[in-house]
Amino acid sequence: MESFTERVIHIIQRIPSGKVMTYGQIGQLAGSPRGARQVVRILHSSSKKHGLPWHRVINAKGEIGIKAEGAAEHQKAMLESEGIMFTGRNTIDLEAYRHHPEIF
DNA sequence: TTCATGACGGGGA
DNA sequence: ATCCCCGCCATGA
Repeated sequence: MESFTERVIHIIQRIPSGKVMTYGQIGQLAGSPRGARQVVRILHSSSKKHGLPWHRVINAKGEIGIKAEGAAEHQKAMLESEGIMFTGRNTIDLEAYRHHPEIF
């Protein structure tokens, strides 16, 4: 049986290059409408084990929510290299780049 | 079993 | 716009 964690991991792995998803959106799709916090934990514990494209996961405001400056800039650089344009220091046009995994 | 963690979300000041 | 606070809830020790 797939755990919530495995579902989240699966969803993140299906985010295409040049697209992003928010923590809340992922949690919702994985079965927990209020599971944004869990997604955060999963990124911590699973990005190491599964090598997830964590850089394609941002907060609901379309910003890089990470606090570590170095990592945040790295994430920004990776997103830019995928064609995503930043409208601010760490902000993007969320509606333009949000990934909608309707197709399974 | 309980308890702490957590890179969030949303609403209010 | 920024800052703060509270709610959410799966996971691991």
